[in-house]
Amino acid sequence: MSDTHTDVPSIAAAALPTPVPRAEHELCPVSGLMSRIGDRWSLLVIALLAARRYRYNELHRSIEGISQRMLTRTLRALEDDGLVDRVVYPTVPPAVEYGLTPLGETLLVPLSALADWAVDHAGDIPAARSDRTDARTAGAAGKE
Amino acid sequence: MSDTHTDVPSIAAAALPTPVPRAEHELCPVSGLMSRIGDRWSLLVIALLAARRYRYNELHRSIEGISQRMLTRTLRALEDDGLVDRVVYPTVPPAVEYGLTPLGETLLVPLSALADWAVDHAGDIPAARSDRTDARTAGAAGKE
DNA sequence: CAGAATCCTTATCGATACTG
DNA sequence: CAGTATCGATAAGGATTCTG
Repeated sequence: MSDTHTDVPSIAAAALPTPVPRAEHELCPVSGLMSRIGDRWSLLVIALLAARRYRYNELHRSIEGISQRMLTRTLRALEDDGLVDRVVYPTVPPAVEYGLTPLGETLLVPLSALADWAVDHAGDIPAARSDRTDARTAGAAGKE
Repeated sequence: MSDTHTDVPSIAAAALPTPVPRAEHELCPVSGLMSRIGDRWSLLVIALLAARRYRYNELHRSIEGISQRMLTRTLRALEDDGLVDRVVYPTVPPAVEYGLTPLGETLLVPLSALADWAVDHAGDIPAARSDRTDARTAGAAGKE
């Protein structure tokens, strides 16, 4: 069950058909997910909602620099994806509450794994940037 | 060590300071990573390189619809992040080989977790899209 | 309070042509 | 072969104004 000894990640074992057709990667659920939560705000919104439920303006105040437009769009997109739910209390003035759906909660697990990796290797990435030896030239006849 | 019984994902346990300052999420390694590999092509390139090393035009042919410009930019970005390495063989005509770095290999693990989630719930997301009941109204006086 | 609508600036991307 | 350079189209994002 624990496959820690088999470190062949599924993504490597997938063996994509080459050439990968347009439709293949345009409709790919993985790419789709990454495009959605890979934007500027989604991940942050998810991270906040991971802790508790928020009201609209509360989120707005909690994320420095986000515009109303983008907050609304981000929330709508996440809602459309079924990751976030939206509850309207018909009071005056209206109150709207946002939170993660059960589906959204399950996403937290793999997302946390990625987050942990990013934090773990946060130092490696800038290091690699500076380390840019640019076009390292190998022995000419060395290849296969 | 193994926190499989504690299903509180690290992202939820993080408890962000609110308001989250601009610098906080702009320099956040997690958001940074997501922005980088969350674009249209990076993930696909990584997935291909996860299986084996590729030459430039080989990648170009393998990804239907990618332009030279974007392939180059994507590879450069991944290289700058230390995820991909580039080896130039000074032959004529020149041959350039791309592959994952050790760091890139380690990324495959959390990335695969996310990919597995995406594939698992690929059905749920379109389902939730259609299920859009829009602004579900709850009992008015129900809240805190 | 929670947004929708509008405008406008900027970043992104693809196609094409050219080069060592 | 493996790119770079340039250009135009498009999309993303922010600021502002207005509304139920």
